[in-house]
Amino acid sequence: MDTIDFKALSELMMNGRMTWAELGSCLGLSSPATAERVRRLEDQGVIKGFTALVDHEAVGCALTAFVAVSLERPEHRNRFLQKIMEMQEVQECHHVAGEDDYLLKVRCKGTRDLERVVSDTVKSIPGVARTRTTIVMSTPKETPSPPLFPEDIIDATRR
Amino acid sequence: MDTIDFKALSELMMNGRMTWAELGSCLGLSSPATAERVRRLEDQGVIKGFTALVDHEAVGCALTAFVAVSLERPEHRNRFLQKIMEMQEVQECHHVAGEDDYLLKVRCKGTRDLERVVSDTVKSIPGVARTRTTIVMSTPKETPSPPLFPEDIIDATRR
DNA sequence: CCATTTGACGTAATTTTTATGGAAAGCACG
DNA sequence: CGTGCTTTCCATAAAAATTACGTCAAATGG
Repeated sequence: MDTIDFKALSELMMNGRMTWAELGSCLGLSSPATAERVRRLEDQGVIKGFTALVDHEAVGCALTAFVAVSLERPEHRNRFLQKIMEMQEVQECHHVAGEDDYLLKVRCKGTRDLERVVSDTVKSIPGVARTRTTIVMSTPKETPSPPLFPEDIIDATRR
Repeated sequence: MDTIDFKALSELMMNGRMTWAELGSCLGLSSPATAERVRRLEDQGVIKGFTALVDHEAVGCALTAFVAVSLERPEHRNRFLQKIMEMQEVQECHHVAGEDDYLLKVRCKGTRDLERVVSDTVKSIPGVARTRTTIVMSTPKETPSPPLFPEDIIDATRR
């Protein structure tokens, strides 16, 4: 991981379908060298994949909510996670420190679906003690990729 | 938006760099027709863009946290949002209903950075009354794109 | 009911991009 | 100073994207 890889990530985060030639000229490399670097980043798992960013409202997913979940006992974890993985509407599942055990980001069509997801599905999972749902009214900012700190990466290289 | 567009979204969510020919064969279309459809989805804003999914840990962003923010008065909103937009570490900012006003998803290198972001930066924004930070220990699930409900889309077409 | 228009698609030709193989430059190591 | 390894570039062949153009079907309008 050097500065060039970094710039590559940054560019590919902004436009994941740019050609290697385009990216190469940003990087000061030829297209084969660029393709090779990106392939390596994928192999290393730095790049987990490429995806289209879909507007959730445009596909009828108008409602976003955060659902905090408390589990009765740790034994229920695996079963809980397994269920969560199967649920399309759960976009994120974080194991958190603090009052609750898990924080879910749920996206669905509307309140009716939310009711189904939270009251029926989540609460029916064995071990779920309680849930606390927070409705999202608007989302002024949402970026899928982590911030990039080039300076740190240079340091990381020096390891 | 018809069933084909839907399948296209679904495929492009899984692999954002697939060729139009590949996608076309999934869709039963030729590559020009495929490219045209995808271009239209972009124009309509259904596809907001294409991006590389970067592993945050691989780039030194090891810490994820949710920060709930309460604002004193609504007048502070614009200034607050403006500041939030400038902060790389804030990956998401949701305006929420309930006890708090905003819920931020923050990603940074470690606790030291979190301290800087929350205690120094966020709390120094005028109007921020209080914050409540929840540390993420692990993230079993995280998908950037919304769930797709083909059946609803077919209905939408019938409008 | 038929002619015309419009939109979407496929095929083929052209251009661009990617993949591949081979050679040279840089670098660590002995 | 040479050896082996890595990374790069260049050239060429293969593949993909783009463009142009003709066809078809559904919608439009007389």
